[in-house]
Amino acid sequence: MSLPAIDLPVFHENGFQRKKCRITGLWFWTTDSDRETCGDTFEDEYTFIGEPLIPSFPQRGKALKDAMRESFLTFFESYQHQRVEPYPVLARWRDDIHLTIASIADFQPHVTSGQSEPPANPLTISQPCIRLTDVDAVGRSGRHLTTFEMMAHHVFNRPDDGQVIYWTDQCVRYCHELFTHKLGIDGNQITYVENPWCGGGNAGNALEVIVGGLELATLVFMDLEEHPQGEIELKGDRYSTMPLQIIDTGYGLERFCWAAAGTPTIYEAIYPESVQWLKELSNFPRVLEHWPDLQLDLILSELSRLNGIMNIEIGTDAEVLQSMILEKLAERGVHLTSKQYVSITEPLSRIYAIPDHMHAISHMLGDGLVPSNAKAGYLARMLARRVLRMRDDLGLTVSLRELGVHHLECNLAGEVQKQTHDGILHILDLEETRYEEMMRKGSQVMLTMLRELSKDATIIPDEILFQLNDSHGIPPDIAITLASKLGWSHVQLRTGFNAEMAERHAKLAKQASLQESSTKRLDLDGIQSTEPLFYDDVYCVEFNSKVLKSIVLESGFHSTASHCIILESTLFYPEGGGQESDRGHLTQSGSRIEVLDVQKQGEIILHFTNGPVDEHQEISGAISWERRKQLMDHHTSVHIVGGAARILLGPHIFQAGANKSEEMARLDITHYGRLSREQLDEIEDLANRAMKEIDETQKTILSRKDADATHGFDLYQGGAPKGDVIRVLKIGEHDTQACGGTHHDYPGQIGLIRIVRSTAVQDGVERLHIVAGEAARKHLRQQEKLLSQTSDIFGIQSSELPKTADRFFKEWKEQKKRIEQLEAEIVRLRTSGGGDATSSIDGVRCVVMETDGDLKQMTTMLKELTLDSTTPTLAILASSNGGPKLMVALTENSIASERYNAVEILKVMTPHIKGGGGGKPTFAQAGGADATGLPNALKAGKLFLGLGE
RNA sequence: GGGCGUGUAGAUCAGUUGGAAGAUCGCUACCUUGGCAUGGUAGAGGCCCCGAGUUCAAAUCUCGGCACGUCCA
Repeated sequence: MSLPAIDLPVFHENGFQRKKCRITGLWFWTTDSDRETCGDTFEDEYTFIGEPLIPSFPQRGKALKDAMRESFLTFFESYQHQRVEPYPVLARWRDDIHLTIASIADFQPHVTSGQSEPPANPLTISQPCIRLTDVDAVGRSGRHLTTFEMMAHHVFNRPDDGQVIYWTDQCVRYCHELFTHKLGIDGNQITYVENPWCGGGNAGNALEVIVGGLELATLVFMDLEEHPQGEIELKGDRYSTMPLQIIDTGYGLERFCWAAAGTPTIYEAIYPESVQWLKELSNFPRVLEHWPDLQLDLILSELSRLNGIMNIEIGTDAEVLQSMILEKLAERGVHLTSKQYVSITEPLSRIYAIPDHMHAISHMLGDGLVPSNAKAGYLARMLARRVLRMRDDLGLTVSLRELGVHHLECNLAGEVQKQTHDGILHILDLEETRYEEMMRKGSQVMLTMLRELSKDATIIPDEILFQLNDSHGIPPDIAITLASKLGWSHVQLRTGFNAEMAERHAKLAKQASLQESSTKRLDLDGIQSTEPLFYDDVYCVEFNSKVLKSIVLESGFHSTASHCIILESTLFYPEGGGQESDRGHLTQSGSRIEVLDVQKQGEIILHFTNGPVDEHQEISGAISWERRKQLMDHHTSVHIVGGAARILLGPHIFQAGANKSEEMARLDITHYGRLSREQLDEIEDLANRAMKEIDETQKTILSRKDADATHGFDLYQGGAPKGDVIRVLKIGEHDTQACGGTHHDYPGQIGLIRIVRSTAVQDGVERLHIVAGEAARKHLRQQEKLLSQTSDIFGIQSSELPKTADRFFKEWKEQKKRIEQLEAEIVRLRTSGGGDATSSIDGVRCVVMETDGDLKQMTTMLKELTLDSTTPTLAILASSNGGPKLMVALTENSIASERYNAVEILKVMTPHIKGGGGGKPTFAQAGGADATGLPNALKAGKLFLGLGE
């Protein structure tokens, strides 16, 4: 079964009729009896360019957006919708996406699953969103953006409970009234296209609202969820109805603005000052001076119209696309040469994309994001690098900071949420420095990689281009430009290379996603949730409960435990939130078993033990207080240190992960630079002050709705919690976050917090190693021991260590050098006077000697013997220092090296020491197992050379 | 989260099949000059990131760690 038609009274009352689109085959509603297409086809061109569809919005840019947004929100407020402030663009409350991609994303998954209450119902919102999927089309298509605001009205109905606020008909009524009455759009221009929507496990009927060839809104009536036996089939998946009925609408603010402005592209409607500024900076008007007859606005308008009706496949070859577009433009009476087309669209596409990208960057950094080489931080870096590249392509001399200053002033005046202006600009500076460094290193790497390539080459091998892109951050087109500058003037990018590279990346990503994690789970059907007792009183160590289940584990299921016990209630804290589990023991009728590990599966707490207990019987348990106290010391310290770091370093400090064990705690924080010991000391000082000054921690339990409303999304430092119950831990004004761990009621009980050191986890994330309480004292003792052991070796006070170690290291280096010189001197002395070791064959000095030096010393000696080209020398050295060794060297480029081959001579000798070796014709070395054979080896060598005994 | 890459002189980087540690700039001294720019000659400067392993032999190969870079989801 598929979805039924959307046949609503509102359509009939307003004179709409249902038709089937001649092109797409979709059903649509229209008041125009002559209309045959749904409005969103290749025949439906934009009608609003030059002829605004929405009257009475004379503003442009931010003012236009503000006015349009306000008129949307007030319209719905007048119909009892509550206005909800926009959520951050970083979706901190979700662990499946990094960025807020739609207004409904604010309410997923907890509200849309029915678990949590929405902040208001019905509600209206204008949510800034970022989508990077079409990032390549931004600036080129005339309409694509990475950052946009999705205006919406949302309703969450529970029909089973009789709670229905409104559904399809009323939804369309609001939409239609907004369009026709509030905004003054001609009703004849509007089509409502029936096109079911599905995504993320949900689905529903939907209407696309098309005006003037542009999709202005989508109305989704989400009441289906994926179900294998579902009765409704949509795009290959089966769905059944769910208890919740959700109205999910999306009205594109920027598109409304475009329709109101009627500009050739959307960018001129929403970023007019920036476009103008960048045009001036890049001297764009001069481009047009070459062709005074060209009408730029007409060209751009036609291009936008074309792009609006053309569905361009990703990966379409640029040249093919260009000739296609030129042909179509000609059909429309706009005649352009290929050169004119490129001269206009290449710079303009960048001028248009830069403000869009800056908008996304400003929003992301404004929300406290730190650029990085992984996760969401990478997305910000990627955008920043795109901007810098486009800036360079345009030949602009402004810095990223200046672009940022302009954007914040012009397009975001006073609307940055969390990060300070200075913070954003500082991060932009750092990103630009990094970009420059990358480009500089990239050119060096290219020079090395291309060394083998002939200067007449026309293509750079694929492997080199792949590696330049993936490992060094040099995209193929930049690689080509750089290569041309470096002397390979004929190289060009092979057609279709970019598409191939994308395919290759997609393949790798697919392979990676196939590697599934196999976490072992127990079958716990029918067992009730365990009641946690550890929250009520964190200082309680003993409890009584009843055994629900005692399971014998298969061997290998757990590394140390043999059994798994499930209780009605427990004091044992299971591993979670980065905190390790409690340990202790369970006692039943006099016999005692040890609890070795505690885990959570769903809402059931599993005690892993070294023995069984009787099911359905009473049991008493006790946790190890020493361990619990230490874990609480560490966990509470992590919060305090995190808060201190945020106060000292800035609002971008966010917890990226944490771990608390008995020995130590780790806290990963987002920050854009490495931390010095001085900074760590400051954080440590503040943390210790806070620990002492704050009397009591406040622990509250809130519903998600209330927690979000009271504390905002910085609450979710430890990741997105599941469920509707949020435990909030507040430590004075120092730190507030959602956390399910066990914490001290009185921070002062920790005693001492030490930040041992910091390491880098990835770019943009710094790991703080923390010890607290007893562990801090243990750590201190250990450090003292290390110091005293080391200073004992030197026989000095530990305070003298750095000085002494430095002296020893320096002296060691000096002595090493001296020994080398002395050894060379010895060799000179032993060889200069002739003697037994030296003889001569036809003008070649032959030195055969046994020494007691090691490998390094022997090479030094050989150097001394053979480097002087005026005395052609053949030298054979033997040594038994560190195993038998033989070396043969010849003076290079002399009669010695012409006559003899060091490797051949060596081969005669090595069998005597039971070894092997090799080298170059002028320098060979060998080692072996039998040192007693050395004299014989030397004899064999002499014999080979014809030297008598 | 996954993939790839880099760590060698004060700086920027080479180092081929595992077999003698290199270049350029900078530094020091001397020569050239009235002085400077410049030019010439010589010299100093290396725990080849750290730790294991393989090997007769490791800057080079393998594994682990540390530091850094980069692409993708």
